[in-house]
Amino acid sequence: MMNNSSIQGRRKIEMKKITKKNNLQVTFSKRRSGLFKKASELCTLCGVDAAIVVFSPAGKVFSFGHPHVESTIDRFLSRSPSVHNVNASYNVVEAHRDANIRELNAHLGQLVDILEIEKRKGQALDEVRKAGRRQWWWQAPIDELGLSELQLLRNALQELKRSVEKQADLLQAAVESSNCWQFLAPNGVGTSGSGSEGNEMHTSSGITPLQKFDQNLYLVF
Amino acid sequence: MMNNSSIQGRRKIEMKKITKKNNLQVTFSKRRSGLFKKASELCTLCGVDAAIVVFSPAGKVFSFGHPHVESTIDRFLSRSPSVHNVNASYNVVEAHRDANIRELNAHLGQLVDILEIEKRKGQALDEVRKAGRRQWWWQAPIDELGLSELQLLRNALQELKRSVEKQADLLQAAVESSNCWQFLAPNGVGTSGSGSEGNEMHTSSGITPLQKFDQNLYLVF
DNA sequence: TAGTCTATCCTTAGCAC
DNA sequence: AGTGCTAAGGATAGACT
Repeated sequence: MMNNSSIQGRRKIEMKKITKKNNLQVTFSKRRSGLFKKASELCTLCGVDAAIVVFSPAGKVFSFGHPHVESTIDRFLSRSPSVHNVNASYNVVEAHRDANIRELNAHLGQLVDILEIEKRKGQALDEVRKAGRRQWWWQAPIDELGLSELQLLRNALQELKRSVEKQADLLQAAVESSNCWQFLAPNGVGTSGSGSEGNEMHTSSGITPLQKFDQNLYLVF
Repeated sequence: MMNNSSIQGRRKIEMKKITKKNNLQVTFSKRRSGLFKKASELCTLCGVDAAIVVFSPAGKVFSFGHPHVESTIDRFLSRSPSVHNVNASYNVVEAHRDANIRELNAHLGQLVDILEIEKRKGQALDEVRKAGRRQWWWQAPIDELGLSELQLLRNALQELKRSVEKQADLLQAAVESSNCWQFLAPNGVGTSGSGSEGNEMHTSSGITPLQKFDQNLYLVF
C-alpha cells in the first residue's frame, strides 16, 4: 500500500555505484531494459546494426543484437560481413588486442568529455569556448604519437604551469600551498544478480565474475 | 533565425526508419551518444561491464566498452557456446589483461570523482596555485611516463583548463587578450565526443581513412 | 558535422507486490 | 527477478548556427 510518504516521483541520484544492493538490482534491471530498448529504436529508426553485451552484477550475460549479436560482433571484429569461422574470428580477436593503447586512449577521451561537461555545468565561459576550438593532437592514439610530439606536450604543460602561476599571482597573493597529488589505496567489492530481456536479446549464465575495483585513488590538492 | 513555425519542442516520431537522410544522420548521432551515455551510467551505477558496437548508416563503426570493448566482447565470446573452445592459456592472459584494464579504469574513475568533488568546492584558484608550487611528477621525461601517468596528466590538464577559465572569469577583461595555447590537430577532421563516464568509446572507419574519436578540447585563456 | 535552444515525450527512482 | 504507479529528471526532434 501507498505509504503516506510524500515524495513519489523520480529523484535524482548520484552517478556513482549504488550501494544498496537491492536498489542496485532493480536499477540494473530497469536500466538494462531501457538500454536495450534505446538500442532497438536506434536500429529501427536508422536501419543500422548494433550489438550490446552486458554482464550483470551477478556475472550473467545479457545481450542485444540487430540483426544478431554474433553476426554484429563478428562484423566488428573482422570488419567484414558474416564470418562464420570460429577460428578465424578468434584470430581477429587476437589481432584486435593490439589496439589496446588506442582503445584506452579513447577511454580517456570519455573522461575528458565528462570533465568538459562538468565544467560547463559549473559555469562555462562561452566566450572562451567559442573563441577557440582546437583539437588536441595528442588525443590521437598514443601509439601514434611521436617522441617529438610527446615532448611538445611536455613543454606545453610546463608553459601552462608557468602561465597559471602567473595569473594566479595577479589575482591574489595569499594562498597557502600544500600537497597537490597524493595517492592512497583502500578497497571495495562486488555485487548481486540479474535477469533476461526481449527482442534479439538473450541471456546466458556464466562463471563467477571477478569484479575487483580494489583501486581507490585520491587526488588531494 | 526562429522561423515563425510555432511548434518548438520535441515531437513524437514514428518508430520506423527515418526517410529524410539528413534527419537520419542527426538522429543517429544523437541517439548513439545517448545510448552510449546510458550504457556508461549503467556501468557506473551498477559496477558492471558492458560493450556496444554500432555500425553507422555509412558503415563506420562506433563502439563503447567498459572497461574495454575488446575485453568485454572477448569475455562474452569466451563463455559463449560457439567459441568456448579457446585454449586455456588464452584465458589466463586474457584474465590478466582484463584485470589490468579494470584496475586502470578504476584509477580513472576515481580521478573523475575527485575532480567532481573539486568542482563543488569551487576553489580552482587555490588548486592551481598549489599545484604550481609543487614538483610535478609528470615533468619527468615524457617518454618515461606510462599510460597511466599520461592519463593522469591528461585529466590534470583538463582540471587546469577549468581552473584557469574560472580564474579568467574573475579577471574578466583579460580573458581573451592572450591565447597562450592552441593545440592544433594534424588533421582537420573533428568529431565531438559524446559525453560519457569513465568508459571507452571509439570510432573507427571500416574502410575510409580514419575518423577517430576526438573532441573539441581547447585551452584558451 | 557538431553544438545550441526549447518544448515536449520518455525514462526511471523509490515503493509496493 | 520482473511489474505497476507517480511524478520528477532526462533525452531529444526540429530548426538554426
